[in-house]
Amino acid sequence: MAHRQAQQRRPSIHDVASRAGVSAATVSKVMAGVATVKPENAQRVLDAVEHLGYRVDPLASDMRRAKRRIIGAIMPEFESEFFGQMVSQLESLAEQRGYTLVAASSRESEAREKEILARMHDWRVAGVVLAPVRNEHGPAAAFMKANGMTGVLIDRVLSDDAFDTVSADSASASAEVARELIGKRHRHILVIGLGEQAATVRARLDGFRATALKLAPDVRIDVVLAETDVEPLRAQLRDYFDRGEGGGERPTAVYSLFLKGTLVALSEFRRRGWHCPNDISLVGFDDAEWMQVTWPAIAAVVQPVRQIAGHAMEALFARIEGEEGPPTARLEPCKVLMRESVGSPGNVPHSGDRQ
Amino acid sequence: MAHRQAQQRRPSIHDVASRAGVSAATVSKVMAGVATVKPENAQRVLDAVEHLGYRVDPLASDMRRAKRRIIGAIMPEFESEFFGQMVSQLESLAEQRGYTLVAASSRESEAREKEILARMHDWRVAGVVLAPVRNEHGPAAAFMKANGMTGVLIDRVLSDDAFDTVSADSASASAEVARELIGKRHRHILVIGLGEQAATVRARLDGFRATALKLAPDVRIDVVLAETDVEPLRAQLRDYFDRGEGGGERPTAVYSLFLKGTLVALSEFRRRGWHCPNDISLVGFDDAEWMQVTWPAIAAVVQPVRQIAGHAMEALFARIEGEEGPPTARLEPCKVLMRESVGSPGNVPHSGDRQ
DNA sequence: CAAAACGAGTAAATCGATTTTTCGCGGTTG
DNA sequence: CAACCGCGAAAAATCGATTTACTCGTTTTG
Repeated sequence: MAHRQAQQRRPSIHDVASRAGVSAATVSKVMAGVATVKPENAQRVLDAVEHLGYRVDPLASDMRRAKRRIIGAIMPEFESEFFGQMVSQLESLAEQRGYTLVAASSRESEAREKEILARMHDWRVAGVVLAPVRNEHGPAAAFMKANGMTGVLIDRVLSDDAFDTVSADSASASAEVARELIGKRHRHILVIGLGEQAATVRARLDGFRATALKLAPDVRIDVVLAETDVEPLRAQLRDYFDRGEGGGERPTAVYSLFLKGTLVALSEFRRRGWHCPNDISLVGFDDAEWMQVTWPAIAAVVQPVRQIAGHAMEALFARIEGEEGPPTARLEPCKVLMRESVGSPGNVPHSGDRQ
Repeated sequence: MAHRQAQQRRPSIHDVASRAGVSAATVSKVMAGVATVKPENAQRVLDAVEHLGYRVDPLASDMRRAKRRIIGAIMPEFESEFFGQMVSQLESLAEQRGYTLVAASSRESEAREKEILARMHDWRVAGVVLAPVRNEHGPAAAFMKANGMTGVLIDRVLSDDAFDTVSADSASASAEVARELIGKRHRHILVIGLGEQAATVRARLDGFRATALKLAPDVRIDVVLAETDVEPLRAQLRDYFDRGEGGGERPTAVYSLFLKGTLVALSEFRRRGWHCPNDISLVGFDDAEWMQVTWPAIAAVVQPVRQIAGHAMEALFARIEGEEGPPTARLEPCKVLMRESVGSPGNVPHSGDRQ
């Protein structure tokens, strides 16, 4: 038919063996770089490999070993810069060690998270990098534990008694944000966040509050938190500002603990005609490329994606290679970029106060 | 040791078989839902499966078939909303059909693209969704052709003689942008873009130019294009504005053909203190979540990610299941969201003209 | 000089399924 | 009554590698 040479079967190790006049076992050894092969035979094998265009079938190759050279990665979503970069990093690190990364998105659902994990267990992955939807106590981590899987937890975790964890040092970064805001004389600050149950949210909130109160005991910190979804948060925030939150007063700064919260805050400011930093200041956890090109540029906490990915993979491969010992909990330092969205209150009269 | 019940081997099909008192072949049939099994035996197998917690090993299961139930996806990057959503969609569609999606990022490199493809060929994937870095004529598509792989090309492609293609209808969307800008009395428009070689860039440029010239033959359209990298584009754009581009005149609107171009344009506007839409209007191809919360909200062409992913998978699975016939080339309609960054020129005196 | 050690290679078992082939058996049929 | 069918199940082959166990020379050693 129309197919010329394309369709025929790929050469297997036996094809190479017979062409080189040796056994399949010898070919396998040559491919694995084992030294105990006569140079002459090795050359014949190499020639045959070259001529036939032979490449090892990773799936067949993995069949016989208990742990396959596959790493699973489970992220809450793929749409944000943070997790996009994370997957990209993890992929390249896995690849460097000859592993294939299979990434899946739990779409912010713990049920899906567990399903995916079960599927990865079916695949007999060598290890899993799990960025849990909420925290280290979800059903997914329990499943991993129950089935003796090796894995690392990242991002929305603090520490665990079974797995190594790697995440951004939320508390310290939040403390620095507090120092900056207090230093700029903010004394009424609203903190908003998504994912009440996320391990990191509490760390960020507590880190912020502790430092703020230490530096300025008279500071007023309001908190608006919503569980998983953005829309409730938007509604709560709107309500908060509508109420004037305690007699005409309005916070002079907002600290958002999550990227989506920053977007919600911005859109609420828009709706009310408030401008940063004159009417209100804004800092968000999680940086994004666009934040430096808008006017004003949005201040943000930059998470060290490369470090998190790097240390996660390091820990994971150490465990895969059999390292024992109690699980470690790593916190990677963040960078706080104070951009134009943060100013000092009272420098300029509020605009947009009417409406 | 410390390991309780976790470590022991997973049950295999033989474990189930012996517990149910049947052969492995029978178990396989029950799992596959084949009807020719005595109900009583089927029940015994099901019980054993239940009791042992048996699950089919997809890797072993795929061993014997020529095409494995794996779909490969190759994207230029994972960091942007567009490709993030794309991967997410593709994953969920593959999963629905019982396939596993293995996604890889070519990081905007054609060389890597081909390497990844070779690796996917090693895995004997059933099909590939390739979003090429440049266009359908790259080495990756050639590799697929040469090796008789089945696949679909998406995004930066128009049509191909070997593979089905699915992409956004860049030309029509650009035509609509042209209608909008001309309608708002813009007569000097700058078009900027990245990836001169990308199939879609030409379509977007031509679609825009043709319609603009038809509606207003006197319109002046300047073009600043750069190859792969953002920085050269930034430099070229800066240079373009510095030169005043032909005697003090400055375009009244900028149309960016790519997301990164929109960011570059915005940052250049910032640098010069120009504000949208008073000083200059801006429309970008590719929407992003942040574009509606900034002030001004950025006008953008929204690509139909779900449709592209959906039709790509549809076409791919049709081919996997053996559908013959000439390759199809699909163009999915976009939506153009005209936001505040676009206005009419001359309504308001330019600000920031000094400097 | 016989025995042990070693080097290089192969045949066969293995991984965990699927698929093809074969088999046994009760029931028809010529 | 022997040949034939058809069904359900088991046995065996298969997929493409890796790994173990074993063989056959050759070399070292006691």
